[in-house]
Amino acid sequence: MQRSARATIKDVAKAAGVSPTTVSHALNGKGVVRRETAERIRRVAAEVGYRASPIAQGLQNSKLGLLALVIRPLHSLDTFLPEGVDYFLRLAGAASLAAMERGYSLMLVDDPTKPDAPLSATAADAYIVSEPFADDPVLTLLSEKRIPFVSIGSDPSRPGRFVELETHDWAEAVLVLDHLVAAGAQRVALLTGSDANSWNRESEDAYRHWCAERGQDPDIAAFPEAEGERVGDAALDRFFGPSATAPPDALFCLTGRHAAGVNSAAAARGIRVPEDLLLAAGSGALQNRISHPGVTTLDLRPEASAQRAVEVAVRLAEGLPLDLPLEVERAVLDVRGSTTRG
Amino acid sequence: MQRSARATIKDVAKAAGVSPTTVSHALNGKGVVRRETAERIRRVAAEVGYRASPIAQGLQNSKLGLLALVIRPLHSLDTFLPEGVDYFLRLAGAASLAAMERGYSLMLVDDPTKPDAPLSATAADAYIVSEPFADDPVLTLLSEKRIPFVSIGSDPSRPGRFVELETHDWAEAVLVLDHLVAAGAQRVALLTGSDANSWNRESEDAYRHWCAERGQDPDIAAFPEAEGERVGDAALDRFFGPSATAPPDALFCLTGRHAAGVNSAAAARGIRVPEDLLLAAGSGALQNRISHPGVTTLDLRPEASAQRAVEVAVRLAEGLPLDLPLEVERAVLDVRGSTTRG
DNA sequence: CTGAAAGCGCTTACAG
DNA sequence: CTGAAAGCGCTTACAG
Repeated sequence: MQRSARATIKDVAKAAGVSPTTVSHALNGKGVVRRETAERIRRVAAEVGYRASPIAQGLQNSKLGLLALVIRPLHSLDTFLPEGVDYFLRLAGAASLAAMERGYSLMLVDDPTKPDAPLSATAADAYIVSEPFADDPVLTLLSEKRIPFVSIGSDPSRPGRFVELETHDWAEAVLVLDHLVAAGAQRVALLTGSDANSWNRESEDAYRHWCAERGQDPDIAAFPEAEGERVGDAALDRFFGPSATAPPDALFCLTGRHAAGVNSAAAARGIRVPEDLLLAAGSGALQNRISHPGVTTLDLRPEASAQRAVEVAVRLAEGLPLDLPLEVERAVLDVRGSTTRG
Repeated sequence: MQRSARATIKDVAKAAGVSPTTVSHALNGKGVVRRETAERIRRVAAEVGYRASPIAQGLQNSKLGLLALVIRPLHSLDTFLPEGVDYFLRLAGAASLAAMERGYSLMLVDDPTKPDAPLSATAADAYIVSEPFADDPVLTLLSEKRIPFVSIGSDPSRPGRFVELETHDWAEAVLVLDHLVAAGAQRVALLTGSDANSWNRESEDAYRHWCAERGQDPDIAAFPEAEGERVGDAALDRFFGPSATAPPDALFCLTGRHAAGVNSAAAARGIRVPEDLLLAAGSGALQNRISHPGVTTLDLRPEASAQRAVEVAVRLAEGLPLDLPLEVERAVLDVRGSTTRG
């Protein structure tokens, strides 16, 4: 029968008839140990299946060299795959590379506030939290445990309270809205998500403000992010159904998947994009690029945000001053067929 | 002046005039502590900037709940971004999610054999190594430290020696080659990479064998993976230049970026794809999908490999038996314009 | 060349 | 309600 517990350095010492000190020396090539002794120790260690505990080894240094990335909207999505939402995949990939370049590893962590979260979920030297929710418990937990963190986008109910990378949601929404008008829109509606994050909030606020300035009535519908492309028909019913007064001739969808759903649902019911309906998305993905017509999207440059976030996280982990601009790059508008008439 | 070392539980205890035990109780809500004492302790802890060391806390449990992914070819690439090689990004994303579902975090780790690798680089409960090189030092290190690991693809010089997920490189190469012939190819050349991994090795072996069976001379060129799209002209010179005898009418590129480079270089010099040259790639990405013409590629299904690898890694970490098929899903051929004549 | 002892920063019975 | 003591699995001066 196997012993269920892992063999420790003591077990090896006992089995080899030496002291733990000597085992440590032999296995790590430190100190001076007679060749034969060292060899015997290595053999015994292999026999009992000994593996040094990195945790115990780390106790003296007390620094793991580990960053964590928590992508809050992940659980509002039913997939993490590239076709759906490549923003987060690009963010995670770029963050991992940036961490490596600075001598850190980066892990993707599930909600660390879960009661059964693994130890690793709270073991990182610093955290990056992407798009926190309102009153986000993750931020609360990290802050209570005094674990350093930086968020990308702010907690909408506690803006400026923690270290955060400022995004340009408002300006970016206006960029899209103005583009739609330049493309010929008379009446722009907004399709937002149901997550309570700063992206949705700010964009909606910007839209309302923009409408007020133009003297247009805001026309807003919210659908869950998790519904993805499936919202297409419901959204069209909402905006063009019998109960709809004054249907829009342009639609700004905050998520790429919603836009993709609208795009294909429109085709199915004979609403021509862009002739009858101009369509733009706030955060696009591959599918918006290869659809017919292609959908105009914002490229939020997750790679740049990731780099900056990692830079900040490393400085926090090392107790260095944050003398850098705490903001992300501005998004770029990728204009495609859905807003290009004639 | 700030004390450079982090405050410990002792510091808090001293400052609050209590014992470390009481601090531990108060901060973790364990045991029984008078309200006021607990509050004072929390206040003092905040003042001195105390944060419990997750490493010390983990000593008793001795399990981090952490998986590591090492993508070996990462350093042969000059970018990790989706346009270049989305295989690894998809692999990493899917592996992270699969890990979360099983209560683990997953970190992307740089070469753990580097002398200045952070502690985290060797602290995972189990490792996944994607596409190891020949005599890969990472596998050697993990095996010596008795850290459990599974590789996706085998170490070409030590196949079957460790726990590995079998890939179907050979069969997949034949799938592409036969497809090229079915699409009208008479003479198929191979453009491989310079990394010594099983993907390149197996595919080349399969190609040679396939040629032998058909009585064709193998025509092979190798270019570094890191060159990416830039190999286009050099590759065409190699196959169609003055020194080339019997130019091919079809080219199988093992990497998508090489294929993309060939595709655009061919257009530039008036070689028509697919009319003059049939083109297929072994591992494609977005760019092969949206180029003109689109390039026929193998979809290696990294999501499925990731899931399986995580499953195996978790079992290894927990000491469970490996009663599952140790292989990845077969790739699917995405046929596009580059191999569709007329 | 080898090992007893102290210590890394916590937690957890257990005694008071 | 509070704390002394032992222990988690290692490493590292230091003494022999």
